Amino acid sequence: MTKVTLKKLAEILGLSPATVSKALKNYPDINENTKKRVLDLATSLNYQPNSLAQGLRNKESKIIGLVIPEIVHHFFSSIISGAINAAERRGYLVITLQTNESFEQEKSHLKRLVDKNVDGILISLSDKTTQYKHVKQVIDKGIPVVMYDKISKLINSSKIIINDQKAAFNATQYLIDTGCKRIAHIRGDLKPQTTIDRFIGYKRALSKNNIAYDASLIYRCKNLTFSEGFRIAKKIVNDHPDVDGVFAFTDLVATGVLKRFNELNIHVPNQISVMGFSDWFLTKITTPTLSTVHQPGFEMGQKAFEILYKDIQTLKRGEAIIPEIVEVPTYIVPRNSTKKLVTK
Amino acid sequence: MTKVTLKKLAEILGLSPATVSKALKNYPDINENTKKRVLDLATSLNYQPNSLAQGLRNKESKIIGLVIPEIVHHFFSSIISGAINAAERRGYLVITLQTNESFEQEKSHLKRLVDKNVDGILISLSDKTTQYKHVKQVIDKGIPVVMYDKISKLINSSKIIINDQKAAFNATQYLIDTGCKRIAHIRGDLKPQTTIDRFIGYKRALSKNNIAYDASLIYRCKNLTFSEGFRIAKKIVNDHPDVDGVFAFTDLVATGVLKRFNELNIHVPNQISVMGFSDWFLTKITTPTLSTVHQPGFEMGQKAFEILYKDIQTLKRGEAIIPEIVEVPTYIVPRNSTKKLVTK
DNA sequence: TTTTTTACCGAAATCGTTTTCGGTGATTGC
DNA sequence: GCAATCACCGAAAACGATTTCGGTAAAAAA
Repeated sequence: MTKVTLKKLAEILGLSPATVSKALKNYPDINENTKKRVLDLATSLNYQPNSLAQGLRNKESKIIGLVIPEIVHHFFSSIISGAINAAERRGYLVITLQTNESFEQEKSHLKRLVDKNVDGILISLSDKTTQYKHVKQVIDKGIPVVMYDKISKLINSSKIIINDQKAAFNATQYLIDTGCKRIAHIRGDLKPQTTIDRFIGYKRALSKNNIAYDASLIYRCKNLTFSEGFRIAKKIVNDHPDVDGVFAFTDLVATGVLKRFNELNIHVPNQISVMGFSDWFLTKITTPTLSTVHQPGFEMGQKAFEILYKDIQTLKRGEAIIPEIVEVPTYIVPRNSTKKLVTK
Repeated sequence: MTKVTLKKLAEILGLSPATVSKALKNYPDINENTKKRVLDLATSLNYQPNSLAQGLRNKESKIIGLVIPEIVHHFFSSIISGAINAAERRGYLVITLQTNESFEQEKSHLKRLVDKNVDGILISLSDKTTQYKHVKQVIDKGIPVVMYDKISKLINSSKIIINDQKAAFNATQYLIDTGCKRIAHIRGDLKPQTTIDRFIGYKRALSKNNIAYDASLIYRCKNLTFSEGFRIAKKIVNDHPDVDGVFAFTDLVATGVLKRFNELNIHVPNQISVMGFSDWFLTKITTPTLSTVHQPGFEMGQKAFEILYKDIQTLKRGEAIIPEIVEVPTYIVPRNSTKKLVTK
């Protein structure tokens, strides 16, 4: 079974490759009759154009790259799923690469994708990324880049984000609305921006409600793990017996808090309410289930691709890309780690 | 910034593209001096060969396809991670596609990957797949296929699997060893083979320990969800007040069982032990933590790629592939949903 | 009848890389 | 001094699809 090519079709039909190509592409200068002959043979022989040859000729691969910090992660795997889903509808395929939060890997991945002639790249920056030359170089080469989730304002590209500040504000406000008066916040260490924004959102909610900000209620996670939450929960109740609410910047940490409170026989939410962030799958199965902020990974992945696709088309028309910043809405998912909201 | 090609390098150096190409590939019939000149210019101009052209010429894309039933899933995302990791070391890139357990999608994905000239394909069959022509066609086209996890014996290809029977046997044996005498089993509905094998392993363990098999202790999951486990747990204790152990064929269902037992104030493991399967992340954070069988997704993904790579090389040498079936070892992860094992 | 238009089709160049098969000039052997 | 060897390099074909630019015949217009 030798591969069936344009040339072979042409030979069989007694036509030239040029004619066959044009027939398949429905060019107007080809006789309807021959078009039909070509199409019939093509389908019957199950002809599929060689994408490598097409790519070489047309200078497009119909492949995009997706750079992700960590694949085995509820939020990020949702992003992958969304991006692949959207790409499929446009006839694009997705090459996924993982940085493991390493700057070096991020750089080399970008290079490999460019070398592979991808038509565009979706990227979420690693936590360690502090300079952006590597991303800018890609853009300068004429390959559109769309950043999602962890972005940088210093790069002039389209972006898909959530409003971390607003989401954290709402989460904190929700705790307040359900009766919390003394709310601790567990935040990430320094970077990335999301961590900072969530912290700011927390503070803004306090101030809006005339609750004094107390720096000793802020706890920093060294790493983003269950056991960090577990560790900090103990510290919180030791330091501040009067705390009645905890807002953790990510679900995994909140889960650790929950676990520790369980063991300390602290009732959640009656004694202390707990609010997470992201709406990972695991929030549905903790005891009690975890109230959290829904971060729509799938939709973000889809939207990210759609914007990238638009940018690719723009560039193909020879026009300049006008970067678009899309904010995907989040919402509170009330579960059993917070008290019921009483509507006044 | 126009793309730097071989031809351009040649022009600058006053050489032919042929010579430049050979110089870069370190052919012996090129003067050491010119090799150096070429290499220097190539690096200084940051020359990168066009992979599309290379692919066209060499008939290889250095891309493999990865077909996965469900991306947002701890086990499968681990597979992705492992496969990408192994591929990277060999200079391969991975295009991931998701079937959502749909046979139609599985077929069309395979077609798209073949059209994209991938050098090989990693696939886990969807639950609904009952015929295998689409996979065989790919193999017949000379594209190596390696199946992982959900495989079919009817396809003659390399395979990466765990021994579900043995693993389930061990899990059940562990329950018995920790004192369980009346063990219920929650299994999947009919297909896939893994479900059947785990059921067989369960039965074999009973028989080995002279425990009579009781068909009324077998519960079937219609779908693979937390709430199915939740639902069935109630049924189990209603039907059989004497049950002291539950072996669920997958963690998610076991988690639902755990939750229900919690609500019914049934102490786990003192009254009833619970054993899951797969070692998802969530098993570490349930209350109590869930004992389970570790199913090494990352290693399976890595191994799957390695075998595929080997098969690709074999085919490239013009030799016939001798399918290899690799069994990746599993092991019990004892946590707090089972009693301690007392070593005699 | 001659010219112009129309309707179809194909030759050839191109995308960028690879590899075969010679070819040229210099060096060695006899 | 002439043939054989060697060291280097390049022309050209190929991979498969696409597109420009003509070209040829038949039909229409003059």
